[in-house]
Amino acid sequence: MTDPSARPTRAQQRRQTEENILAAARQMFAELGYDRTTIRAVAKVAGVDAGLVMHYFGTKDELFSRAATLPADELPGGTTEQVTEALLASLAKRLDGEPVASLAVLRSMLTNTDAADRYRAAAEPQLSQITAAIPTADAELRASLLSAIVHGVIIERYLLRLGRLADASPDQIIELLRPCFRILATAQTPPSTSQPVTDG
Amino acid sequence: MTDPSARPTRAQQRRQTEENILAAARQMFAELGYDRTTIRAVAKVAGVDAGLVMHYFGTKDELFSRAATLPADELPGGTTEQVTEALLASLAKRLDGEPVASLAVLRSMLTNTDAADRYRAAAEPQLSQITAAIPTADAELRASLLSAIVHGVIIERYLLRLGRLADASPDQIIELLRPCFRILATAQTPPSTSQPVTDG
DNA sequence: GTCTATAACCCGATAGAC
DNA sequence: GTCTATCGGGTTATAGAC
Repeated sequence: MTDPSARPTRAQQRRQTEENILAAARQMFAELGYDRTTIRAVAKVAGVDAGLVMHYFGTKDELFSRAATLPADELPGGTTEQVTEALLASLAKRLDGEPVASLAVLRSMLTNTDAADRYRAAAEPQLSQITAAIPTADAELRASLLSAIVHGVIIERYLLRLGRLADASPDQIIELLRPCFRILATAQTPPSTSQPVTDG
Repeated sequence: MTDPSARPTRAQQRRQTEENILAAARQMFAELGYDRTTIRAVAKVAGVDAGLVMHYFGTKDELFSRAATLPADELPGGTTEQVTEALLASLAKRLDGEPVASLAVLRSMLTNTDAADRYRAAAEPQLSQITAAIPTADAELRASLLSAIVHGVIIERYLLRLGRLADASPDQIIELLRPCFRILATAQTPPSTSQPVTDG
């Protein structure tokens, strides 16, 4: 082999170029969503020609597919308590340092069916795990609510930038959410049974 | 006057046509989002010519603006308890039969800045009211979380159709959410330190 | 491997005939 | 008031030169 640091092989260079394109694509999909990011713009950001992007990925869908692959952030099974904490930890991780691939899918999923499918595919095993850890008959619905809360928080923090959610510390958010998650996951009745509040 | 039912005036007919166009636009914006709905398609659904849509509304943005006007769903101020219940009631209302204009904004807000602004404008007064009703120092963040939960639930129910959230009854969802909302709004410490869960 | 040129097809918006 | 034709722009994708 010749000196690998001075003269990268063709395969290495190709890999590097491909990675540059994917990074640029992830960034743009996350910022603009599927429809508004164009191959041309991605190519420009990556510093290559638009034709080359097509040459590597064939189609825009394929590029999105490769760029927006989610790292199946899986929860370990276990007790209700453990799963709840794992879910909170997973959220905390996503709350500091924007997960750009995740944002790409999130921003695209409302307009691109492929992104929606991808998101569903990534979310469903998590959903099952959470469901399995909840001991009530309506476990599925409770798990869905937990999922909805997680995604609602992420969307409002990163995509919509509404209220104080945009700049609050992850820890602060997690601490406020923990009791909610516990109640949803363990089906305990809240301490305020004395007040059913039928009145408006 | 001539018989009004048999021969509508010019103004009436114009109003009717305009309403048809707006209904078609609302429907398509809700289903496809801003980018993917085209003037041409709206015109076809409304049964008119594309040029006519331009003639009436001038620009696509203006059409969206007219179609996606939100009915400022306001909360009455009051005690923490009252505001919490009002927020739940507001959510319940949106959970059976979500108005199509609201869905149009929701689906468009991640790609169209105008939709995002519109949404923020509709959400912010609500946010302030909730904030005002929460007695803690981190009231703003708590209010933001409540808002995030509401929108997360709606997005997953109507736009993403994930899990059981899509077909659950509004009442069931509200009942599960009530304890969460109370904890977030009243800052009570959860009873979890002694682990009251029946089983692990 | 890289890039230029262009095909083929959409779009929003405009101008003008009837 | 309604529609046809078209302009000027964008896009993905393809074909081919270097």
